Amino acid sequence: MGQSQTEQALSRLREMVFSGELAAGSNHFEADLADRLGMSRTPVREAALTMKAQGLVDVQPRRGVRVCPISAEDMADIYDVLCELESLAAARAAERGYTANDLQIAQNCIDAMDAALTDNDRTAWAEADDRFHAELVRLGGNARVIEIVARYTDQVRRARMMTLPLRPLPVKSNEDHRAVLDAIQIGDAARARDLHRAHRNAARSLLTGLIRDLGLHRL
Amino acid sequence: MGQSQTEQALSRLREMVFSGELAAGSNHFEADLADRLGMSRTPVREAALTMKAQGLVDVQPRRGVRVCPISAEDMADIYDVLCELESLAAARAAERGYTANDLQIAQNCIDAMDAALTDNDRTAWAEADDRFHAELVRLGGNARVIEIVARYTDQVRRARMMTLPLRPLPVKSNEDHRAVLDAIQIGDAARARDLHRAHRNAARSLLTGLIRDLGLHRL
DNA sequence: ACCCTTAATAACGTATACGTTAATGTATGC
DNA sequence: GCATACATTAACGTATACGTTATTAAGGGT
Repeated sequence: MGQSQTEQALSRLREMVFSGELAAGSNHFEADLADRLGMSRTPVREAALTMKAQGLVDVQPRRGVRVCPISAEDMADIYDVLCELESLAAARAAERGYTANDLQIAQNCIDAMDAALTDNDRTAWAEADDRFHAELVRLGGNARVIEIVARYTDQVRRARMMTLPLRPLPVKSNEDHRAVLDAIQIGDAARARDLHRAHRNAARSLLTGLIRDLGLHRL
Repeated sequence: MGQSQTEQALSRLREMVFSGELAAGSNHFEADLADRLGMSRTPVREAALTMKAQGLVDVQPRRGVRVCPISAEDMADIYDVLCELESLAAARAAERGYTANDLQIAQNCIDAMDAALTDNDRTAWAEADDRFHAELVRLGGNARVIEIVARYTDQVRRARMMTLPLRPLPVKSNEDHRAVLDAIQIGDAARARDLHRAHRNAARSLLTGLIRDLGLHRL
């Protein structure tokens, strides 16, 4: 048997939020969403409640489900969190003494990013970048860090996709990734942490600056 | 007008989890909980779903709502997160140039901890300690950090209360707090960060060691 | 014309009903 | 005696019904 209606509602609503089909800041009644998804209000309500706990939507009486917009300040706050926790993960990964084989998935992500760069395919690059960061965090071995990074990555996913074509080609980013992975491989935790922190700080400045400069106040 | 049934269910169930009235690892059917709370299954279900998203319980078909136990590894993971994010908050707070007046609440918490120590009142100490950490994080000014620290503090709340009488009197802890607050007041972000990180690392070692040594594998 | 009162509406919060399904116990065949 | 098939049960998942309440619109008074 497949998944429950609630699970379906959750994954479909998440997709609708990420893709922008439900625009940032827009409101949607439970009954409407239930109709669109072909189910009753109950599973929609439960999914909305979960998404509220994940910080993706607000739920207000008689205003429906509201897709949380991301401001430049939100972006800065979230990248601060990602910066700290991912660089912690990098340090922990370095301490774990992984073999080259253990790091193969991360290596593949980097290769995919390189390939995407030469193809000038930003979407493929962003996808591989996402996978690299998730894998790095997984290698850190802290279940809570994995959770948090996944949640806050989701919160900025839509905003990041929208700014993707506005950013310079992320050539430096790929070098950063390689350096971090090297530090992990040779077991230099402090170096892995510092390199990754610098990498994320750069991303933070770039994105918040972009949002601010272009007046994209509510993504 | 009071709060909704769902909100009541949420706060009462949270209280039952924190106090241990619902023991770690125990299972509870929705219908039973609904009876105990004097309401129907619907609001209980919604509250349980929210608590699941907060990592306080698991919800499994035909096994009911299960209170998540905390292992030594969980404790270590969570303190790693708290360590990073609270010390980030300390650094950010230092950068903000707060006046002595702005830091009054934190100062009051430290004083309360001192008083609790001379009274040998561990419960009062723990409560003031909680408030100090929450205030520190608030001073950091990052809404996401505030959220995360609150959530993971909740996850270890019950376990921390249970180990409270087993710990040595936290004299050093009060000195640490003072030093961190001093660093914030003089605007030394790096020092505030490092001091707080050391403080949290000590707490981490103490608690995980305690759990491991006493064989308290599932708190 | 504007404001205040009031009625209509619609979305929600919650109770309830009911079909589904997994777990348990029982009976039957080997 | 053991395993397997079947019946029973109980908890859940989901639809639905309904009372509550905020919002909107209308109407009347100033």
